[in-house]
Amino acid sequence: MTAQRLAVLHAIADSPHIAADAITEAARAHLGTISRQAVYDALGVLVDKGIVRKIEPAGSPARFETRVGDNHHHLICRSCSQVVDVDCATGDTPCLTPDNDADFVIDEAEVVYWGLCPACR
Amino acid sequence: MTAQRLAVLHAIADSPHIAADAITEAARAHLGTISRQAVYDALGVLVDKGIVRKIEPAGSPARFETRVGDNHHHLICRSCSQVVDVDCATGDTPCLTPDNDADFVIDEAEVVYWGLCPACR
DNA sequence: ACAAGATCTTGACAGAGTCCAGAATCAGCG
DNA sequence: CGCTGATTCTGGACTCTGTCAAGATCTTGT
Repeated sequence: MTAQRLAVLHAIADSPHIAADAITEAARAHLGTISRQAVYDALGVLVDKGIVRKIEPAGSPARFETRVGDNHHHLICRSCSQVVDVDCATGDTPCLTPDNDADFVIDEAEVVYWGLCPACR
Repeated sequence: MTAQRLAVLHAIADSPHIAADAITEAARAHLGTISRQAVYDALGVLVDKGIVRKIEPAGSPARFETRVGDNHHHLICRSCSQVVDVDCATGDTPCLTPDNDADFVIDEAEVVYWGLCPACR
């Protein structure tokens, strides 16, 4: 656990669904300076350890959040890319068993709701 | 409907879930030459008209398919990025109504199953 | 045939992320 | 305390997708 990693983790905890770019800025506010590589490296470690979750919505940079392990989903605004957490509507692991799994070993079902947020319509 | 657009459409129809890159190659095989921009333009028009669907899996370039309007979902291999169609398991529009919609106007629920394909495990 | 408008080509550009080599830091050990 | 090896950080170059812009070319109605 290095200072850089902690700064990255705090940046994410402070503002969920933050993008890598903004994480770098926030971390710099804490540390004074940090390289982009260190941020990506820290993110890689944190994601790897399951401490943060990475989401990659189509058409916008990757975002990170500390809320993990509770199988929630996301609601994304098509206009401003704002992301909102949504609890799973149908129990713990919704739709995790498709009709035909094509012999895949499935480990996650990701649900994304697309729409317009109150501010954008 | 120009020759370029038809070539792009055929490329997609021939191999579903094809990436833009591969579409360009396939179209060149038909036409001899086509610019990258023309491919992107044709894709934009086709997607706009609802003739093809664009999917953008995290960590791989956008892919396109001609199967539209039947609300099916995708199964993606984490290792080789292979994409397989999956029919919707729970009726026509599964989970399209999350518990808490945060006042968004939702127009689409996208479901992606992540796992490993038979060849990759 | 011709003007108007759409479409295609070429080339430069931008955003996000990754790779790499070297410097700095840290933990363990003699 | 000083050495050694292993991580980690830095800075910069680079790749990959995709987009923008300007000019050339084709289509189409009249």
